Amino acid sequence: MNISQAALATNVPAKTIRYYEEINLIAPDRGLNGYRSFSDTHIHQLTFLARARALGFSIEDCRSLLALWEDRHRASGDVRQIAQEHLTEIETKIADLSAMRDTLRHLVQTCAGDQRPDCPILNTLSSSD
Amino acid sequence: MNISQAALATNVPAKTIRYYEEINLIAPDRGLNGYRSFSDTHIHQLTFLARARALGFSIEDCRSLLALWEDRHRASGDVRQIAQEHLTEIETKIADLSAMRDTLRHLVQTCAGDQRPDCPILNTLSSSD
DNA sequence: CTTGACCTTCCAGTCACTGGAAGCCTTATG
DNA sequence: CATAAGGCTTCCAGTGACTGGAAGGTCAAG
Repeated sequence: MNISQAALATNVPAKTIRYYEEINLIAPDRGLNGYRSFSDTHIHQLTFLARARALGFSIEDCRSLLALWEDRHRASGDVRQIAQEHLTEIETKIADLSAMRDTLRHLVQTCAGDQRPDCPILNTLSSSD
Repeated sequence: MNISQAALATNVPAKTIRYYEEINLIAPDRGLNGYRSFSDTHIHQLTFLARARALGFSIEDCRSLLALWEDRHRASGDVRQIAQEHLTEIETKIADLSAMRDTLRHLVQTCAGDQRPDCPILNTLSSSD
């Protein structure tokens, strides 16, 4: 399987697959012509990576998860810890973004949004409160 | 006012202030010795930038907002549009992160997290559902 | 045999900083 | 007045996770 087939099969862009190889996340075989060759195992790995990335895991988290996935003797506690820490990060981000959203929503509602120059959004950004 | 005083007064790191100058976001004066010199206006601009950045506006948004702030004839509608678009982005991010959070929370709860190798988190990442 | 699609590598750019090195300037102390 | 510490300058490089593009090799069809 060539790289474009692999990209199609996994929804991971060819560019990204090459990047994953460059950072030693995956190691596809090579044909005599120098083309990358993807086996079912590689496709599984890419699918795994795509799912983990979609859940917001960092590349380094993905590297760990992939290693644990391939280690038949792993303890599920190791995986759980990575997931738990990531979950906490996500919850923090949501809290930060929610605070921003509340402030912005209030500002947008307060702002007339017309041709007049008076604007509560700018007032808030520049006031010394 | 030297750069470290400005940094202290605005909670914007000196490194970041230099970066803001480099990308033409602010234009502090220069003393005879080549040192940057910050007036009250520059301090206000930096404070404005810090607030806008804290609300998650991109640098380019900040550039626009700063220009609008300094334009006495601006229409508040221009500002409101930038804020509204940013608000929508934030809401999208929150929705994405919330979906991740729900999935992860479920996985973490399902995972025993002990010494056994069976792990629903990895199963989910690798299954073909 | 040529065309066009695919593959390769390498370089550069993204965003918003951040760290560090090399070297000039200022201030305090002996 | 010399020196040492600290602040200031510029420039270069790195972060994370790709993404775009150029230059050139390979392959299948007509």
